[in-house]
Amino acid sequence: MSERKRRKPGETRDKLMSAVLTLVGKGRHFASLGIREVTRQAGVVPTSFYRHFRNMDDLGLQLVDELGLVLRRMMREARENVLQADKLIEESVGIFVSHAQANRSFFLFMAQGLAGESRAIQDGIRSEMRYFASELANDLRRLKMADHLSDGDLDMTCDLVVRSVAFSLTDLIGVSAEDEYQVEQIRKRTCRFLQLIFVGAAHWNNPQP
Amino acid sequence: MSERKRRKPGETRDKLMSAVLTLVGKGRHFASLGIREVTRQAGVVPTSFYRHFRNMDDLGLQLVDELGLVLRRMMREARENVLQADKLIEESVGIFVSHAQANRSFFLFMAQGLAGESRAIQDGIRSEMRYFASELANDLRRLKMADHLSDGDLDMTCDLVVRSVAFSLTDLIGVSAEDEYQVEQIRKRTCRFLQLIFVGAAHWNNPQP
DNA sequence: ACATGTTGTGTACGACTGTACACATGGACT
DNA sequence: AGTCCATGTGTACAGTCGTACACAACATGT
Repeated sequence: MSERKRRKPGETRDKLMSAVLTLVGKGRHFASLGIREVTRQAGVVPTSFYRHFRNMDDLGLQLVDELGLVLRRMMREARENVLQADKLIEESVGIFVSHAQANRSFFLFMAQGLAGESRAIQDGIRSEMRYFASELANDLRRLKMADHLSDGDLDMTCDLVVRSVAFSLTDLIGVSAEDEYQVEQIRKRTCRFLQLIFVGAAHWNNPQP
Repeated sequence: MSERKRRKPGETRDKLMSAVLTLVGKGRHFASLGIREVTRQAGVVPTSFYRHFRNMDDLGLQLVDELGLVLRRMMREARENVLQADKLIEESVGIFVSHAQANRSFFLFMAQGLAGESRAIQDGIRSEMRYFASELANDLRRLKMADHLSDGDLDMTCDLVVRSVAFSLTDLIGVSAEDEYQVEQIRKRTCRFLQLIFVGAAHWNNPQP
């Protein structure tokens, strides 16, 4: 058999996944979506769904995989653009926020999934976050920015950083994407959170003369 | 008209709210619950629902109010038990975790609501968290534990503390309530997060000689 | 004692749900 | 060429959904 899939490979499949993201972007919760509703949004007949997914959770899991790609793209861009260490936090948070805006539905789905009803999706998203945190730790190690921290302490710090940024997602949910002022407030606050955390990390274990 | 409600006041109402919590406790997501399902769980006929709530969101909002009471009870207990400042974090986190276990469904509902599909419920929960953070700031001020911080910086710190603790909820969701070891791990990690934040706050704005 | 308002029940209906099945299409293989 | 198989469609059905309506029970104010 061949490598290429036939026809337009996964055309309907993509339509279905996009349909879910569209609905989530409109404010719906993933857990409340039904097969018929999704296929209707995708402009496909309901039975087509089963050609690509066993059920909604299956589709959700494949969305998590795509989410992983989005996160990796974001990480790569961050690594390319963060040149000077003093603006590291501002740059990174800026990139995060702009990615969250550009892929709003994706990140909404991520925020929903963390406390969603499918255990598998929860685990998938948590796993993505752990990977993200460990990559961040590697970067900081490579930049020699945390030499005084043990591996475990650095991991914890990065975990906290990722969590804080992820929590900002629930803030971004609350404001319309066009409300520049509110978005800017969230951006600034997230920066301050990270600064506070890094000040803590800098003084960790050697609490001042 | 009288003060007392008639009969067993709000008997069915309570049964309906408990039913939602029961279903959420079983792993269901609030957004995926229907009126019929809830009334079935409560052992009531579907139409009874409308005697007490206009729709599911209305019920959710009233659950948020009750959640506020739970949080206040927890805060009071924390204030009574936290006597010595050096064990402050451990004590507080311990009380939080034990409350989260005792009212598992309530806190599950809270975690779900943060990224749920009802905007009103989102706002309600966020408002509870803000209140919680401001109370925490007041306590720290009263204990003279953050005199070097401006009001704004103290508020930010407490905001970050509350967020970090709230995020631990999504960890607690993932483990069965009986898995003592995992729960203990989460408790310890949350403590370390808070310690890191407080170290950061202690060195905030006077970054070492 | 009576009228009133609140709470719970039973029935009913139209819309929507998930999914099973038979069938059409067309590219990829021998 | 013929065959296979992944993909998409149409129809169908039993179950569930939200909710409207009429009625029963009963605590209350007069």
